[in-house]
Amino acid sequence: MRNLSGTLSPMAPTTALDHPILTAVGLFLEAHAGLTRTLEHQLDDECGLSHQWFEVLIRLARTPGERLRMSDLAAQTTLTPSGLTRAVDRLEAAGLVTREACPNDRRSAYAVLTDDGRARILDAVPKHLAAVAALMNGALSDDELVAFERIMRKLRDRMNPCAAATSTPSRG
Amino acid sequence: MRNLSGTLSPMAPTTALDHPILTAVGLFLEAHAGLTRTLEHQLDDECGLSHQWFEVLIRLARTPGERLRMSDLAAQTTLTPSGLTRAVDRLEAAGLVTREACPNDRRSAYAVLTDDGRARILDAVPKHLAAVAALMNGALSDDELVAFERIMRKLRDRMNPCAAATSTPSRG
DNA sequence: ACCCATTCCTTGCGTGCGCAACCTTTCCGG
DNA sequence: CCGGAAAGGTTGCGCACGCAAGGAATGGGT
Repeated sequence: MRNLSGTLSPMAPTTALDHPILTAVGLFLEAHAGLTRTLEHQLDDECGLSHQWFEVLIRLARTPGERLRMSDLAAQTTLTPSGLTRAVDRLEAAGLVTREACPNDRRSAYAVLTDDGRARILDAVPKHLAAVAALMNGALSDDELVAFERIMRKLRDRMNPCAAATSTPSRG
Repeated sequence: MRNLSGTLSPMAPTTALDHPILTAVGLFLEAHAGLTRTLEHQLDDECGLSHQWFEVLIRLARTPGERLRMSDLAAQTTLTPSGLTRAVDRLEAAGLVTREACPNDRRSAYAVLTDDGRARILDAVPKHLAAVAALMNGALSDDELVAFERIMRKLRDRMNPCAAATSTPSRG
């Protein structure tokens, strides 16, 4: 339990401006910014997809019927409902997804992958994967890579509990 | 070296849609989104600061003369030069920072913390720290916390090498 | 049968960002 | 001393997001 109170003493009276936990969070944010910046450019250059599009498409592609309710998609993509509406608008205009009515609940709408959308994401994934691999390769040891996923999963579950239930269907 | 090529075999021909590395990256992104969402709200509610403002102010406060060149600030805050210009515009309008000319190089401009700015960030840090601690507390073990910082530092250095030189002055 | 709370999605509005283009200043080679 | 390249910073433009409000549909209580 001296996790945050002992090791990181939250009430250093002098100045906590360089408190370890702030450093850790700062590093996290910088790593994220660098990663997304790089991946965004890679995806745009090689596949003509924004990272947001990629996230939506791959989640649809992973789902059995290649369809997902708007709100479920929103929960998984770290987008608000309104943001997702706009994103799906653009994806629909680009012909990569379609909206379909939900038979049981006429409030809901499905976002469904089109043939073009499937082709697009299946083409993009290997390229993206290679780019991520190139970016990460050598940065972490095997052990660290394992720890990374475990820690990220724990943090995700803590930070965004809604997504935990549906986001990683193929993994415990 | 079987980091990414062995363990994560980048060319599984079936479908790599749920490739471990994509899962890891996805978790990373979700964790980040949840964290920033929470912290953004906390900072806004309790301190009336956006996270971006907080980042700028704390970095200025950490610096010896409480001043930093615009471009250095941009490199540290994961903002582009243009984004930083706008941010400093708003901070200046709010009276929290001032622009000051650089005596040596008339192209450069310093962003300098004002008294109000210093008071604001010194008030915000403990609250923010407490919120982060509450959010993280119990999510990770001591070992994981240590690993987290080490991994994040490595990733940051890999993803955003420019920031590594100046971002954490008080730490190796 | 009715009504009210809730859920799901969509729009109006404002905000903040990145990119590319621009101007100024500095640097460096000739 | 001069001229082009590079660095530092600022703007025009467009885009994407979140919030709050709105409209349609569902469910539960009476």
